[in-house]
Amino acid sequence: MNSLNSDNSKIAENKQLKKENLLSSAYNLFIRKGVQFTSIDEITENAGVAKGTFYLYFEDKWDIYEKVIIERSHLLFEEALIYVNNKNIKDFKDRIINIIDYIIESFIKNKELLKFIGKNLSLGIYNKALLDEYDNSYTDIKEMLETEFKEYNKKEKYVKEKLFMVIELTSSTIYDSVLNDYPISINDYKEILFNEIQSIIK
Amino acid sequence: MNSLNSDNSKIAENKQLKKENLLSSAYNLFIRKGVQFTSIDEITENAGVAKGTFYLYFEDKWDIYEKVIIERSHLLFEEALIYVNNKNIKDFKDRIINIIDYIIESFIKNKELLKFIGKNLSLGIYNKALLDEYDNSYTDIKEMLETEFKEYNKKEKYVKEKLFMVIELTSSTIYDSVLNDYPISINDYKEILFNEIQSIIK
Amino acid sequence: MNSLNSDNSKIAENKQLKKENLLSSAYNLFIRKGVQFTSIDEITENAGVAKGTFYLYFEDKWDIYEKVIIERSHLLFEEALIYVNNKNIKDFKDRIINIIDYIIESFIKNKELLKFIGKNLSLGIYNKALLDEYDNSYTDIKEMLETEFKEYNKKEKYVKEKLFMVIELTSSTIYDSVLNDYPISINDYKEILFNEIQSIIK
Amino acid sequence: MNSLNSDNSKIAENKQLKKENLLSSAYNLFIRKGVQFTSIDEITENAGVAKGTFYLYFEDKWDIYEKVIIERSHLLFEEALIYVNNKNIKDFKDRIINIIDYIIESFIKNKELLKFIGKNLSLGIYNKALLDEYDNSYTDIKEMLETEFKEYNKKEKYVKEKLFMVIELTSSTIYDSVLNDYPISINDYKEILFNEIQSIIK
DNA sequence: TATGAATGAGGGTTCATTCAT
DNA sequence: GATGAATGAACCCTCATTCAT
Repeated sequence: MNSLNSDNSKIAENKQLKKENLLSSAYNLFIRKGVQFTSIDEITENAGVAKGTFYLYFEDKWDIYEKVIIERSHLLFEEALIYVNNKNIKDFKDRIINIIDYIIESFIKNKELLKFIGKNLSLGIYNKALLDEYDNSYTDIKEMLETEFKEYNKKEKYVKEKLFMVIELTSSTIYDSVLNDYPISINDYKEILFNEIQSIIK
Repeated sequence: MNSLNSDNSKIAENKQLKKENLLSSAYNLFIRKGVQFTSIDEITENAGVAKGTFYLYFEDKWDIYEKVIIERSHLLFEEALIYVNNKNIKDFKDRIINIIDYIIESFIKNKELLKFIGKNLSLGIYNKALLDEYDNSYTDIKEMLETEFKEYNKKEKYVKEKLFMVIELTSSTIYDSVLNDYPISINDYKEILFNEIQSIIK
Repeated sequence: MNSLNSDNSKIAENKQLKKENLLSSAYNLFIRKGVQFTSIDEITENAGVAKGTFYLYFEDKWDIYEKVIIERSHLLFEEALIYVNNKNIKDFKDRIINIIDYIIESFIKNKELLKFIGKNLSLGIYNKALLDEYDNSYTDIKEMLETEFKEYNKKEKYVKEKLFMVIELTSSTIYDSVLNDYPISINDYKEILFNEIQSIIK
Repeated sequence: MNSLNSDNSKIAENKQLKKENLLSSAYNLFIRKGVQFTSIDEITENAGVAKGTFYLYFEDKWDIYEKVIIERSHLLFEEALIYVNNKNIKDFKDRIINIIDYIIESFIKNKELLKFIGKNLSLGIYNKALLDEYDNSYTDIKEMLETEFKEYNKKEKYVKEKLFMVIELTSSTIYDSVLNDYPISINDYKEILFNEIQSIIK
């Protein structure tokens, strides 16, 4: 019985590994060549599994695409959170600004990542992940930020909505600024953006 | 000489017609089936021209896709401008709010259009260059709005940038609200958004 | 273990069969219609495999074209060798003359083959490398003839080169003679050619 | 009447010019990209004429291909002849060797030309040109060489044939030697080749 | 004669998906 | 579960040729 259990867990582990290989293989190809020009063939070859194996873990390319987006956006927020915690920043307004700043700096360092996540860096996608029977470890960050916001500004009626606006405003406007210096360079733009964000969360 | 000219203009007219047929055929298919699932075959068949003719006017599917996006989002701004002019709205703040409102209402009526234009609404007034190769009748909406903005708030340093922010904030946030009622319904969201816009343009 | 091996070999056999089907299908079409006017569509249909299967075995039409040329010209030398061996011809000079004669007669009987192989006859024994990736049963005809040549004329410095000249002279000159009787009929030309060959190998 | 004549001759000149433009445009493209990958579109564009104009002067691509081959081979022989005449070489054997040498050196300097003319550098093609109602200025060289040969070796029965062999042997064997140093370098090969040629013409 | 816009058959190639092993 | 050979529909695109001007 015991050996059976350990066998089972070993198999489960192995499956998880295959899935993760596929996800990271897909991620690497997506940011290098774009989703459009990445084939499932390449994803499986890069992951070291057979072509047919892909279909044991994902529906099709758009399925894995969505999962990769969620995984990578989550990772970014997680890193940003660790960063502000390590810097021991307490004030919510400062925390938000620093989280955004961390994310912007990540994109500046990795422009391919920005191109890939593009205008999909949104808390909205977490919601979708939550609604699906998806790994619910992804909802923690969003709820944590909402709770912090509520404590910071107790009269604020539109906590969810304003947080959403902050993220959307950031991701949609930095896109052109970082990639094309348009309408102004990202460093100049930061000043305007951070002012707006403070104004939104009051 | 005269006959030559009229011959040439007749040919040029015919070419313009073919190009417009292709653009509107592509538009109809794109919003009905999505770009991904629209083939050039279908675009040409729908436009009533031969397959090869497509390549006389466009590089490939992504070329016409870009042109259609720009054309349609520009059209939206043009309609919105006519709307506020007809309503005889003079105050710049009110003009902007009403332009945005007109656009949002258009998207509510035509959700496929929103899905298609997506978060690229800004292309409509920021990429005029790409279109006027073949149609220089385009009024420069962007410059007109900037001028109005400057007159409205003479101390504003960041005219261009703030206008850009308004448009990006709008297109990125209404997307989820209109299509998924997330984070709140579009009607509730309008109140928040319009407040933000007023705050941005002061 | 055994069943696994037999499975594998069965699959390998099947693959080899598919490849051979494609090669012989291509050969038949090439000599009937010319390379230019043979489509991959036809090759696969004729071979009884799906269109996509072609690309599992060959790069493109020029890849299979090369392989077919080499295969067929090699085959010709192989047959010629069997012929002179069966006739029990020992003298090297006579062996060469008879090999060439056998090949010329084959071309007279099958002019389409001559048109196809054209002036590339030497590929049959000079490009073995390209073929034996997948079929190492090929005897090295070239080395065998060189050895015979060396024994026949021990003082000869240019064994390789003269053999090459014999083959090239043959294939380049008989082409017009067989197909167009130019500059004279092939039967008359043989006399001159064989004299030259004897003179070359001394 | 006069003005009509001069008009006519001007038109005829113009036509000849167009034809020559097309021929040289085709030549340049053929040696740069290969016949296979040169389109009539490119030929006409390069020649500065309209697409349809091509069909006023040539049947199709293979027609112009043949004409270009003939033109360029002829040019090569012509240059070689001028070269031996300038060097005032009288002995036929030396003249032939020097003609061949000149041609080989031309190919070494312009390997693209060798690839293009390939194994088609033949007097045989002149014959075809002669048989067609083609410009008969192309037959002079061949007949001149035959006459010289006859005078040099009055007993020779196979004048035409041996001249043919010399050209064919040369063009087929230098091809690999110049382009691939195979089976030996062209400089080493020259020695063997020239010996063979002397032996052929006695 | 000369043009070049228009054609559309047909080419090569890709690739998601299946299924026997 | 895992494989990867095989499939074949569907794709984009080229290009020789035509013909109204």
